[in-house]
Amino acid sequence: MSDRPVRVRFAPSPTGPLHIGGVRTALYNYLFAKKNNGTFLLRVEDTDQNRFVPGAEEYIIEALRWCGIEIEEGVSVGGPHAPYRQSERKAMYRQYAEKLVELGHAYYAFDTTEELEAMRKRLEAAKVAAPQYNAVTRGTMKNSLTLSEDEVKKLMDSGANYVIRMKIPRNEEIRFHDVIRGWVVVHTQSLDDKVLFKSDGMPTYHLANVVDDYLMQITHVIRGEEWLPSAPLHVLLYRSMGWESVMPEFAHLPLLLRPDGNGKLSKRDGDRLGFPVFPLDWKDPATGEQSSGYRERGYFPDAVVNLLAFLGWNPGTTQELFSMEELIGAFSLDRVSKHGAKFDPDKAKWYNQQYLRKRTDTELAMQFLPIVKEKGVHVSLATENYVERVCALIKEKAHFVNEFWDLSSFFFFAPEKYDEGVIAKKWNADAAAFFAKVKDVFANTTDFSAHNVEAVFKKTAEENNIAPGSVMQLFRVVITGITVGPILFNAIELLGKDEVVKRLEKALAILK
RNA sequence: GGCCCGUUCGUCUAGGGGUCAGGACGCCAGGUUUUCAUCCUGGAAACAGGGGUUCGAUUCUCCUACGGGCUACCA
Repeated sequence: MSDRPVRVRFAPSPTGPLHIGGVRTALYNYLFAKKNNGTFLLRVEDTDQNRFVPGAEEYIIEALRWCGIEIEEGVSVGGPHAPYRQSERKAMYRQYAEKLVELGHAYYAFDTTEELEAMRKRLEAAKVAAPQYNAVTRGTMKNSLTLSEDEVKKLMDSGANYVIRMKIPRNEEIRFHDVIRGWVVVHTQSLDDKVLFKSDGMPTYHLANVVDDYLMQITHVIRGEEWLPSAPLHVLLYRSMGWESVMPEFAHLPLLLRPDGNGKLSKRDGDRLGFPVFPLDWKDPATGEQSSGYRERGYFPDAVVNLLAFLGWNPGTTQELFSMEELIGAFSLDRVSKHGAKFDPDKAKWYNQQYLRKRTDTELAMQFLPIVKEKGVHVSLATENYVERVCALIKEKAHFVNEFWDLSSFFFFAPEKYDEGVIAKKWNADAAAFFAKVKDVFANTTDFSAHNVEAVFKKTAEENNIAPGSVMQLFRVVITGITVGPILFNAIELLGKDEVVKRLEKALAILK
């Protein structure tokens, strides 16, 4: 494996929106590449034309871009091994499949779907543990091992459908090293003669993946654990092709599991449990089905990257917040865990909260401003600064920017109604008299800083024999209409004298 | 069913032959904020079970159980 420059690929198939587990696979590939001064490439594995979904490829590229995973070579950017879309590489795969046939490692098979089905039924009836097309059954099937050369030629000339199957050796132990799992041993008796080349002229994943990894000089195959069972086949392919000396290292990543119950994280879990399973929103072009994404739910991309990185990997320290740069510096495959990780929606929220706090008030205001405008607030240059100050006051209370409006609408509109519970309990003639005085005092206060307003308010209360604490909640409701919010005097300072006096007048008029 | 991979607090995980088995999320309690959130302090909470190896296993090994993946002319 040695000193070849590190090259890794993310190789999704465009069959729908990229799953968040796929994003993590891409991320680990990217981190590994960057950590080792290598190259990260994107290859699109669209060898199954039946499953092609329009828009899926664009979705994948946009999702990676949003996460800050830079495609350095491959689909959308090009490179020395173009094309990177397997459908566009179609013509080159057949020769490799045929080479394997010539070498005696593969063969033509003419069995129809019905014949294959009949074979499986027969084996099941005979109580065979694993009915499959393999060393023991291929002798009973219609293929170039059982048919004469003439018959094969005749069939092919007549345009009969055929596939090329791998001729798995009968009795061999396949050993390969996995960076994450150590040595994995599989006996060829449990492998079947996988189709390498389909009757539609396209390679299967197995062939295309090995050929392309070889041609693109991939040094490390980092992919999900679901590929572990077929890794021995891939090893066999490298051997049969004579490419074993440049066979990539394998690293099979643990899967992302659903938060409740069992099984791998799937599309439905998200909407059922209220968290996204996809990076971006997606609408299925065929069914119209909607799936929500992290981006539209209000997650920051750096938060998503951080939380994804920690699902299956950890730095071995207590540091939990990592920028992409820091992840690159700290990442290594031998700190990737072996077991699946259940996705934890609560922790995901926590991560976003941490990143929300890291944002400057200006950055937050930039995101909040469109929402403020949408709510009908007139925005001038002056209020951009105002929005920024609002963000400063409320950001400690939120996990997401999209919670800002509910926390701050009173900064933009005077309350139309007042918390009924508090009013019913605390509003009376004495209270009205007191707040009338407060209004007058405020009207004559020039220093409207939070500190001074607080002092003035307390002094007024004391002069009227009122414990300031006993009217604070009522005061908050009178000014904001609600019972929760930032430190009240900070809010009052920002609201400004004129607005506060106006609100007192309004409350006095309405609550009378 | 068969094959492969796995198993430390509810969750993500650190650790590794002798540790008070550590951290984080969440949860609970107290304090601060005259509310809420934040913040601070504290707390409950784990080595799946059984054999071996060993002076000593959570750590090494085997078996069982459980979980997961794969088992298509899908990737």
